[in-house]
Amino acid sequence: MSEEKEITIYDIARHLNISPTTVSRGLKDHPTINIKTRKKIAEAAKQLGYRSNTFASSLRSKRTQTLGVIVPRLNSSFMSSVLAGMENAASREGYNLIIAQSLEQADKEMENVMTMFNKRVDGLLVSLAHSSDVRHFDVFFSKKIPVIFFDRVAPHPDSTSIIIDNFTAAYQVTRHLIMQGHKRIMHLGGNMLLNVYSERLRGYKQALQDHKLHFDEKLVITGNLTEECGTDVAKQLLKLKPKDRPEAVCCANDTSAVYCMIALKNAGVNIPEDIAFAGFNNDPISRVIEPNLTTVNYPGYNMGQAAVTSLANHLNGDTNITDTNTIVLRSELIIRASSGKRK
Amino acid sequence: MSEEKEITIYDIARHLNISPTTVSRGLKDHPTINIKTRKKIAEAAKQLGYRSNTFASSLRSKRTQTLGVIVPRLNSSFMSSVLAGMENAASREGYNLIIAQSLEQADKEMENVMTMFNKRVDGLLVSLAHSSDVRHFDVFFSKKIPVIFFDRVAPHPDSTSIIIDNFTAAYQVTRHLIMQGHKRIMHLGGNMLLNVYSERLRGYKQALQDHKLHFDEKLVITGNLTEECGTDVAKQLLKLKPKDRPEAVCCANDTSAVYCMIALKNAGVNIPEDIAFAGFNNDPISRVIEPNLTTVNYPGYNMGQAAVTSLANHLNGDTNITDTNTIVLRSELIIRASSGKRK
DNA sequence: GGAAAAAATACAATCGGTTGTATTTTTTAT
DNA sequence: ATAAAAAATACAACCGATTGTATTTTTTCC
Repeated sequence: MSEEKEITIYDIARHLNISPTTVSRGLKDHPTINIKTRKKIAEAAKQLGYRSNTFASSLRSKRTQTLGVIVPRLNSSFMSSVLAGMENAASREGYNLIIAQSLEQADKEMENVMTMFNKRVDGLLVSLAHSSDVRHFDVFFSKKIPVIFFDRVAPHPDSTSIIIDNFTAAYQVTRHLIMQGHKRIMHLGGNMLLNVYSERLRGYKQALQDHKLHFDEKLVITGNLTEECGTDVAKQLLKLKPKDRPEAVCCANDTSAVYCMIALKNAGVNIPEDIAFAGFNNDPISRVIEPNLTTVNYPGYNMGQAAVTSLANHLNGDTNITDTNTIVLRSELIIRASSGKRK
Repeated sequence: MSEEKEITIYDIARHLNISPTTVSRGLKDHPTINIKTRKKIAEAAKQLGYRSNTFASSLRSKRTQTLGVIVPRLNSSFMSSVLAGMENAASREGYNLIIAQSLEQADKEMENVMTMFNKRVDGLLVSLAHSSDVRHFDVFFSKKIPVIFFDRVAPHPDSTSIIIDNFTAAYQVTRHLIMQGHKRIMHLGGNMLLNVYSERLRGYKQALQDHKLHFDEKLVITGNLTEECGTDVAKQLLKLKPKDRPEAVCCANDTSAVYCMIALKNAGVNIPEDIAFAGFNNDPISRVIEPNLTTVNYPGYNMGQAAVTSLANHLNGDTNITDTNTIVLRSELIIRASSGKRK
């Protein structure tokens, strides 16, 4: 092979006997450069095997064409859809993604924020570890680097949030269960400091209230919504006498719902005849469990795309994101067998 | 807020009345700089709110502390585990990840390769779209930038592959099915140009041969292993008279196995009594389907960690990866109900 | 105490594009 | 044909850290 030394715009300039400035501008189709010259430059660049040096470029232009992504966990079905959507939009818009996970830990998140800051990302996309405190993003805000929160968001005057209407979604789920004839409905929720879970609880409550059903605090359980969490809840339910058990369980995600169902089924409980179930997310497992799980379709891929697209538009100056407070994506209730009528 | 202008090493130098060189070396604990001076520099840096400019640094040092990752698809359970493992190791080793997906398309992969190349990643981690041709990685090889293939790999003298022993794993699955009394065993495989699927087919064949079972070409189906693919195979099986159906199906992933099972169950076929099943990957859905799916545990998280760790060690000069041809991770057969004995 | 060795610091070039402004070339209008 | 306007190109400073070498300061040792 040849290709030992890197080709720079200076090499191209010398080769064509023009100035590096013209080459630089020519390569990015600057209008003041004659079309013919641009063509010559492009050809020479290809012929010599030129590749642009993004550092030199970023050093001067102060833009990196890179977006930072910080998420609680990478390995969930939902998050992988989000990332796929993000990657798709980013690649279309000419951006790269740097991805890091906070593992739900605030200090890890803070560290990630600083790394992204030092890497000079052009913008940041975040699903929060804890939404209570977002002061560690101030380094971004004070430098006017745009930050978009998605899914797990926190209100902040300088950032945009991309969410679904968790309140309404949970309201619809609960109302559906009520319509099916269930009265004592349990809510299995997550960390109530996170908007997604507190909103879902609120929707649940509101639905009960609107249908004149008593809200019983004992019927609200919060957990980490993992597989174990679902199994534990099942154990608790099994401890109760059948008649004391809730008639339906409205879970804040599919994982906990599914593993709770599995444990109950193994103990001989019939779903939905003895206890009905509903979940959240439309995870693949919701269509494998028997009976199939009623759930809320959570458009992860679209959310990822929307987040990146908004950010890119803002960075390109097409729209100003600071005017946009919140983008709410459409979600929908998917009714399946698990929420069937009571026997 | 204050923080309008960026602080550089020149500002620190001026502030302490020393040279920028000393600041630069001091900041990275260069041994020729007096300990006391280093301390002073660190303090001044903190006080002034200095953040290093990675471009300026990379421009000169020609290292980016960034690794490129190219995968066929981001949104699969397996890949999200891999990424989680990669992110974990990368963050530990002080590297960032730039992630892109090829969507199984060779041209998209080529494009990604060039982007990564231009972004000057220090190394590349790739699971291939098609393993037939890897010439588009030559830009990396000729510049001696390390490339690691994982999962979907292609042999190349200048790169390391990280895989599991697909041959043996498939052999064990097939042998297990044989031991359970199944004789006519179907193999549902993927694109045979990819090492993972061709090796699995090979393992299947070898197991048949070692147990004196006839290999029937008609019992090998290849598809894209998606949900639809599984459903389609079920339809084909249902067209056959029950006695003509295979006694077991050995699938190259869990998704196709599970959706095939679902379709058969809906048609009244009993699993495993009428047809037994085995999959590959240990996807979450394999533990939700009833009966639970016998499968091969595919250590995605470990694979991701191993890939990044090897690459980082190589880049740090701790080990030389070019000596390592292949790293084989342990996988294991997980026996569940779907592969039960024949009635 | 002074020369030699070692340690610490400084100089200055460099990495490769970008960009405001100046200069040259070409086109337009009179 | 020539002045004015427009288009195209070139100059030169700059972005901020790194690094080989030179210089200064400190330490060591006879």
